[in-house]
Amino acid sequence: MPELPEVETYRRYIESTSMHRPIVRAEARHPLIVRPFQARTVSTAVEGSAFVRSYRHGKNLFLELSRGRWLTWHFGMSGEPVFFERMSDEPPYDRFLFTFENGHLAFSDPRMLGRIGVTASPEEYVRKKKLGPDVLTLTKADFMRILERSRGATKKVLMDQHKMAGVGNLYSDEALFQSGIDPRAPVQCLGGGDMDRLYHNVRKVLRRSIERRGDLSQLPRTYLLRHRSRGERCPKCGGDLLAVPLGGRTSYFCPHCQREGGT
DNA sequence: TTTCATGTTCAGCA
DNA sequence: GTGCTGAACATGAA
Repeated sequence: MPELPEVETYRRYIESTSMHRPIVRAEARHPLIVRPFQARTVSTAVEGSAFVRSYRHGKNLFLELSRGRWLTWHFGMSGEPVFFERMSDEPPYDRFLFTFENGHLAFSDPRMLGRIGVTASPEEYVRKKKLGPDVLTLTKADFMRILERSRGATKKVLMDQHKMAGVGNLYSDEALFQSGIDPRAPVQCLGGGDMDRLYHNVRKVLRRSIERRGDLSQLPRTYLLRHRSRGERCPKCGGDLLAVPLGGRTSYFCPHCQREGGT
């Protein structure tokens, strides 16, 4: 489930369940989940510590360890953290398991596209991965500068984690829908008004989803996200939605309400 | 059986 | 360096 709002929701979940508890064991239940680290490297760094602080940058979660260093956590496409007390309640697809004195925190991830690792600091990780600034920290001037320096389809710019971090396939579709911009529109064709609306709508959509704890079913029915499947209709005009491939992902949009060009 | 999926990364090419 | 396409990763659900 993880774009920025989901990861922020996971961060808060971990804050409320798993902080300041001594970690007696940290084990990769599947070796791939810590790649390219060795399972033992991660376990050694984590065991005997406790999570003392959390931080999120884009879709990445960081947990500071009491003995130093930080745990890095990316949720891939299907990962989520699950806190539970008895091992009989262990979730399916448990790929990494933290064991506290009273309770456990599992990384459940069916597709195993997520990763857990360690780093000296979040800044170090962000620098190595060449991530852009977290999208919610951007000022309008920052945002416009990024768009002005980019080329190609607007949606691809929004989703490029090197330019700005946190927006994925679903929320970029939503922000573009609410802004009346075709996802394929060349970013260089956007006018100032387009960029202004886009900036505000990206923030609005992410914030509202965080308020709803990343539960898409709790978003308004006027949102495209609630109708994002083949054969559904535009919540604004009732017309047929279009699904087109863009950058290897499927984009949903309304060809009537979303235009290619400027305002 | 086939297709698709809220993500990232890399190779190959222009 | 920028950008694009396609594939790979690994697995479940429709």
